[in-house]
Amino acid sequence: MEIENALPKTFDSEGAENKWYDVWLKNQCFKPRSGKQNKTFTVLMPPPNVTGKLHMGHALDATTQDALIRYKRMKGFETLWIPGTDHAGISTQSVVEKLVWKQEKKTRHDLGRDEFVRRVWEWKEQYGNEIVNQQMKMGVSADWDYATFTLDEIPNKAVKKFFVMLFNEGLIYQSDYIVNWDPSLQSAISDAEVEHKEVKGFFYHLKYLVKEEPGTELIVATTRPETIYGDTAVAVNPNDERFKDLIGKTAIIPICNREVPIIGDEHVDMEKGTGCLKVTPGHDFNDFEIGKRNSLAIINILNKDGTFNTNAPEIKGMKPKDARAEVERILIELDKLVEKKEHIHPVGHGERSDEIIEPMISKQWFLKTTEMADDAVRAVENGEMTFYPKGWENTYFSWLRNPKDWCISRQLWWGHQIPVYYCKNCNAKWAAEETPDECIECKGSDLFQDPDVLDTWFSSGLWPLSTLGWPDENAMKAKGFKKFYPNSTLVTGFDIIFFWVARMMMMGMKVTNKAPFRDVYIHAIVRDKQGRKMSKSLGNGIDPLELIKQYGADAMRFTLAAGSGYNRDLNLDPERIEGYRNFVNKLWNAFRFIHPYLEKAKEDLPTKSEWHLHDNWILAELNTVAKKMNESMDLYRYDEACSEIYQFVYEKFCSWYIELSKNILYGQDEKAKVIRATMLKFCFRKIVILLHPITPFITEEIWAHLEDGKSLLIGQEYVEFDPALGNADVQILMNKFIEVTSGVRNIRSSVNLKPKDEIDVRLFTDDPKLAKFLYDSRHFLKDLANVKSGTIRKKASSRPKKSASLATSHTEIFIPLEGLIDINEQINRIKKDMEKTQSEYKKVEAKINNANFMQNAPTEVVTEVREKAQGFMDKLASLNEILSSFQ
RNA sequence: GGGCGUUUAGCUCAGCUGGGAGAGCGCUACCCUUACAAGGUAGAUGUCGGGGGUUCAAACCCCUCAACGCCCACCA
Repeated sequence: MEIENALPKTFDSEGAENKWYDVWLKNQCFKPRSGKQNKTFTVLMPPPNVTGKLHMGHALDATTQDALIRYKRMKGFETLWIPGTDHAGISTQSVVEKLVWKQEKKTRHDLGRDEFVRRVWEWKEQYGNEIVNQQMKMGVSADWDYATFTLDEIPNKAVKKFFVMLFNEGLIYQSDYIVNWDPSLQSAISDAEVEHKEVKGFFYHLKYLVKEEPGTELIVATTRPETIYGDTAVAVNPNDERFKDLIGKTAIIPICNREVPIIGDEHVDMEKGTGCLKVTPGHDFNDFEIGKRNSLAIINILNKDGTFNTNAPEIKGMKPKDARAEVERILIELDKLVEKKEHIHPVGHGERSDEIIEPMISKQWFLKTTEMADDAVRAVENGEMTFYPKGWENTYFSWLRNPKDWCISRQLWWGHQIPVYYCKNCNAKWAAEETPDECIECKGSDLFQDPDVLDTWFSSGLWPLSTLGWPDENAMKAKGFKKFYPNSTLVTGFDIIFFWVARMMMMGMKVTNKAPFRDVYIHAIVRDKQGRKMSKSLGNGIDPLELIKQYGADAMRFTLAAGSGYNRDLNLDPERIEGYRNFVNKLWNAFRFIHPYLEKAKEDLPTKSEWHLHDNWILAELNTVAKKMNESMDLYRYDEACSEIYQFVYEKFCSWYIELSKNILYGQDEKAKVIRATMLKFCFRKIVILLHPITPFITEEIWAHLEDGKSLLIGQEYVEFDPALGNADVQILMNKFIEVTSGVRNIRSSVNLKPKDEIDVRLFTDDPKLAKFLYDSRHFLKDLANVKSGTIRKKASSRPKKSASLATSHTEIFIPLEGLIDINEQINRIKKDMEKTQSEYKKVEAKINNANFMQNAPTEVVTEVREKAQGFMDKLASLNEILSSFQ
């Protein structure tokens, strides 16, 4: 027979998700509102790329931040979560380039810059918000009115203002310098965007002649023979006895027969290769430095697309791979190739394009970061900003303590164009925030702007400022810059500590002298079950939207939160999501149980004198959980918070408190019914409040039933520790009761009693408080273990013979079943337990007998050990009694 | 080459400033008991990577070795 229940048996996650997100939006629940803390709490969302599709990394980002934001909001902080999207220069440009090519067979050059940029904007308007809609699916409670796009007017102003400021300070300069050139993008990229990969290549040993000493040959080792066209020296270590005498003489480069000096330079490693290094200052970072030290000429042998130019006549127009083969052929023909052997070496690849990076000289804009990096380091050293977990500060330091000038110009069209202007008439060059009409020098009007755009991270670095309106005063006022800057916590992944965190620190401090945030919580990287990175090529990616569809957003959020602590990897096993989906459903069904009794429940708790011991207990447990959850959330230990509430809901609340409530709710005592219904409702309120930051949808749904739709959960006060609710005595007694109940069930199971078989139980304990508790709870024992009758006596009393039995440290349990059970099996069971207890007792006994322990250990520990020893002794005595009852 | 991290039950992981080895999933047995079979009850499972050391006491602190992973630097 099933009780009629208005609620469905399983929780409808999709329905709740759609319903509540709209309600929250309509009620402006995500807007900052001053609360009892009288403080603000600001989080800046790492802006996803407009080209992005939601992946598990975003899902984790969203979950950890949203849980934090909801938690702080409920704690009474004036809470602001600022969302936004990033224009993602390279990636967006190439998406649109490909699209234009596919649809019209035109390149961006065919369209021209203005038209192409217009097309990108068009694309952005149409598709760039997809990821935002996906974030909403997960319950992201950001204030969308603050949503900012990195190319919006304010960020653009910020970029210009900052650029001009630093340009005028002399921190931004233009220089011919060797940069990482990406031939497929035909743009420079920064050091941080280069990824080194192990590549199988060859080590070539080449023969160079020495002009002054006919007959002497130098053997030069190289992995790139095709670059000999750019060689302007041969270098040896000045301390190398083998070649000392050759320094100052002249080497003749094979094929092109150029004469170059033989120089001595400390950089050359005598052990590596042959000890002779060909120097190509135009296409190698180290060689560039050697060239500077020795005033060597620089020869550029590459075109922008990575093919060879006329400086390398034999391989002109070829790509590096073909060129190498051709050069190798010629070398063999000229008998200059001495040796060629396999060699695995790291080669730089473009992070986005995955193309081999060619070091090349070109004119680029650089930002001197030395001082800014210093300040950024100091802010963490002196605690103005703190990393959670702390270990990540090492990564941060290692980058910022060894700062290199940052190449900020990109040869792209999509992005913030560099605000530098040139006069065609007098060659003047200056930076300006507003587009100038005339030359600052000659007043001429034939001007043009630098065609390059800025590195995407340049605008991202200003994100904490520009999202709050900087540098526009009206916008700053409207957005509350003063109130919300600096931000409270930044949540992000460790992969962008250099790219983003370090740059925001440098730039934010440069402008405001304050670190842009107090805490940086670095979350894990989501990997597959086996710990592999999720990637398209492996096909092991998990789509968060699929998970939401299948298990619900709450279950996915709980899974991600439960996996987020101070770990650096989060290996996601889909089975875990199923487990937490079950948890969400468990909560739903617990609520279904109390739902019919809600009408009986009073608004306020009854006076304490009317509380049942079980009420006392559950409130004390709930209180403990609230305390731990607050502590965990404050330290970004989502994993701990989740495990606390999970444990409480499943074990304490559902398995015991609800089970213990059935007797009352199904009974005739109307007053007791009202009290229990009130208690259950009270507990449920607290539970959904505690859970709401992690699983917002189901909790809001339940809240609507609890409160009859009169209020929204999202705006409720979080549960804090309440010293008045603590009750250690009851918790101890209840734990003993649970132990006894489980003991009875254990015995039942060991003698294969069916659940329907009623039993008689004899309990023996010398603890009078416990005896009373057990007596008061006798009806409950009946419900929980189908006990028909029983007695509670002191241990001095005689035991029933040949019973199925069990002992705890405080109580002996006998179920008289003489003749129905296998005596030997029972005896064996008891003996096994004795052995186990004996060995445990021995451990503590050894401590007690150890004078050093008694002397040195803290008194609490000694007391604890003594109590344990007593417990084991009592249990052993009981087990002995049981054994003798079989005689 | 420099640095960081990981190694605990079959799997994924907790275990905080040292004080009787934990959770979830999986597994075994029994059970459709009136919230829930996406469930209940009971149960089994560990040389805490190896070796030293400090300590009355080590999964935890120190040294060392090993395996795996990540970051940085480096196209001889």
